[in-house]
Amino acid sequence: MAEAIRTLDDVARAAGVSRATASRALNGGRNVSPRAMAAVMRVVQEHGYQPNPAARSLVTRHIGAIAVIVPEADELVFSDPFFPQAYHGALTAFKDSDYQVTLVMAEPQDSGRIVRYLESGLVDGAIVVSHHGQELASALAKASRPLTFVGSPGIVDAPFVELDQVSAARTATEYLIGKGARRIAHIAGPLDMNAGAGRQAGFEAAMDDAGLAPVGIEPGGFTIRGGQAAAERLLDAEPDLDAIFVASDLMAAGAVRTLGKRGRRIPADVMVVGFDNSPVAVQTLPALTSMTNPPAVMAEAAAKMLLSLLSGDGPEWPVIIQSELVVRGSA
Amino acid sequence: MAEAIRTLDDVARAAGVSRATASRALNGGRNVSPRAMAAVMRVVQEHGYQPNPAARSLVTRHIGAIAVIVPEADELVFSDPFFPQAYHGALTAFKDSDYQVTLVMAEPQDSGRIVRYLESGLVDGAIVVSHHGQELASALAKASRPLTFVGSPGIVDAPFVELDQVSAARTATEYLIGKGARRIAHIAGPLDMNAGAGRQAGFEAAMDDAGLAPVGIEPGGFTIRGGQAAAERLLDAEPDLDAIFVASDLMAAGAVRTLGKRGRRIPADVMVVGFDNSPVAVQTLPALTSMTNPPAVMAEAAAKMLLSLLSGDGPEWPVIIQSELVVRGSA
DNA sequence: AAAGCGACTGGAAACGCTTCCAATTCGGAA
DNA sequence: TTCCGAATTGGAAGCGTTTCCAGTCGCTTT
Repeated sequence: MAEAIRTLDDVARAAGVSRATASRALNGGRNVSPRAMAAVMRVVQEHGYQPNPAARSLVTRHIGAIAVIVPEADELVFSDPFFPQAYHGALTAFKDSDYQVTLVMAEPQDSGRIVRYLESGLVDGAIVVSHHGQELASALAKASRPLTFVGSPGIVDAPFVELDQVSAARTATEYLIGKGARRIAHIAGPLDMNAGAGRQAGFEAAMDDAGLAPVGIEPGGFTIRGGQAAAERLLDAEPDLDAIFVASDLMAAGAVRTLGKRGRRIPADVMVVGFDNSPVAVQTLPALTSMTNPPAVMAEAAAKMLLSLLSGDGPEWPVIIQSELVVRGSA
Repeated sequence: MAEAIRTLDDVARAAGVSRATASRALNGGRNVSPRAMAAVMRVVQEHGYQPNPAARSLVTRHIGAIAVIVPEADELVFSDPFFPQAYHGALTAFKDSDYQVTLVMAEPQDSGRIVRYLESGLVDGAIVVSHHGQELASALAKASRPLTFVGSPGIVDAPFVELDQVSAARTATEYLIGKGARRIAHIAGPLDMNAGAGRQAGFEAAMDDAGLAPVGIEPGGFTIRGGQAAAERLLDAEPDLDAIFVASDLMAAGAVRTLGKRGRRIPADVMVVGFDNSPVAVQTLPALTSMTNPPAVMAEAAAKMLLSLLSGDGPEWPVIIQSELVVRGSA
């Protein structure tokens, strides 16, 4: 414990080599003799030396950190299970890559803060997880950092991974038809969101293929309340409907509530299929049959794209993830 | 748009001053003539110049970012409303300080990862929000970065903010006594946690002061199940109890369930006061009277301490936050 | 009118690291 | 034995900022 070892120079001196050699020893050790390597490593271990990241990144132009950016109000981020799972997925992709992963949230309208963060040089790149498609995407894309998106960024030309919404909706609808439903309605999400439009399109396509006409399509705004109200409108217009394909579990939970209130038994009178396979799906009575929307899987894919972007490759994109049907009590 | 402006040198040249002057103009502008200042600013605006943070932090030893560290599994972080609120509190404290705030999670046992992050130089300091007192604190304290804690770090000598657990429990207990309760029991949290021990101590003190003896004290492990079981044991031992002070809303929810099952009316037969004033408090029937445990307030206080630590001051600590009683239906 | 003072300015020295390049060493081929 | 190339090595040149320090210049003070 003679003198403190703080800089690479100190390490080099203590190990009896030049700073250049010490640096090489620390970074992969190409062209370093075993002898020198050992000496450097010993000193490093012994004194717990850590290279100064600022100095390092000044020359390498690379900082060793990426961010998961969630352009949503932080309250929402924590209440919607989609985001944590996405974060977790990204984490696993970067687990053994010695990149640090941090989570950054900001109101979607405050894209300035996010762009500033990207430009600040505190991260090498980011994966953006949002339900708000292109509003932000175009702003973010201006930042000169590699970005990948979970969920299509709309018209912006950037790598993304997306669920195959259309074919998922198709699967759900065909399942209902297969179970004997004929008077089928749909509760839709906002059509300016890919998840909303795609699911409705898939529903309509499947119905069309089966030679059936939807008995109703009502928007539900992706909320419980909206689902509840939509179901009421549907029942008013078509008391005899025998199935509803709902574009999210949250809305489905609302619909279930309405159906119960109106005296319909599920699934005997009306079958319900939700979407997202989220925790609420098991809290309703009966539990919801639902399509998966695996955030962890998608985020992991996006993270891998980012990783290859960072290492200079051009990854193939978009990556399309297939959704699966999970059967529970409601259909 | 002749040549690209990337470095301070470029800016200086374009503005017709020296690099030193340009730097001064960018940083507060002390000892810079209005003329030079204007010239530099014009160039900066025009070309959207951004100083290289690595170079800057290499000399200033200051990176302009702090982290909120939550040493918990990420699933828990997102499911427990305490953390998001704490994060939000920290965010507001740093809102106009041009520090970037990021969130870092890690399993508590993986303190290595956290320490590495702190040492990595990617942040200037951190605020640690945890329910696990000193287990980690001692590991983290080794990192040579300013830290502040939300919740006492135990024996570790570091600035922290903590709820006044004892007097909060006292308030709750005195409220029950004031409402006429005499045969009062307590469902306690783990005694190795400050929140557990402090609340029990406050309960006992208040009872003692009123000349009453607790009719029972049972541990509930801060879980719904634990609270349920504890209430059963209490009722078995003392069927006539007329009030329970429970050390958390989660446990209180369990106790409410047991009381209902055993035919007790709340608050007519048995009054219940919970703790944390968390969302579950309004989901029980009746809703829980509870003591506040405001994570946002605490985190904001911790953030302010960190801020003054970073600017070289020695903040006063510990900061003790007072809890308040929120009256609802259960007592 | 000379001296002194304060506001500005630019040169140059860090900050701690990576990496190019020339020099050295060593073993084996000729 | 001599020569050549591969493996190591250290010197030195940056990377883009900030900041110390010694000047310069225009005024006020005596």
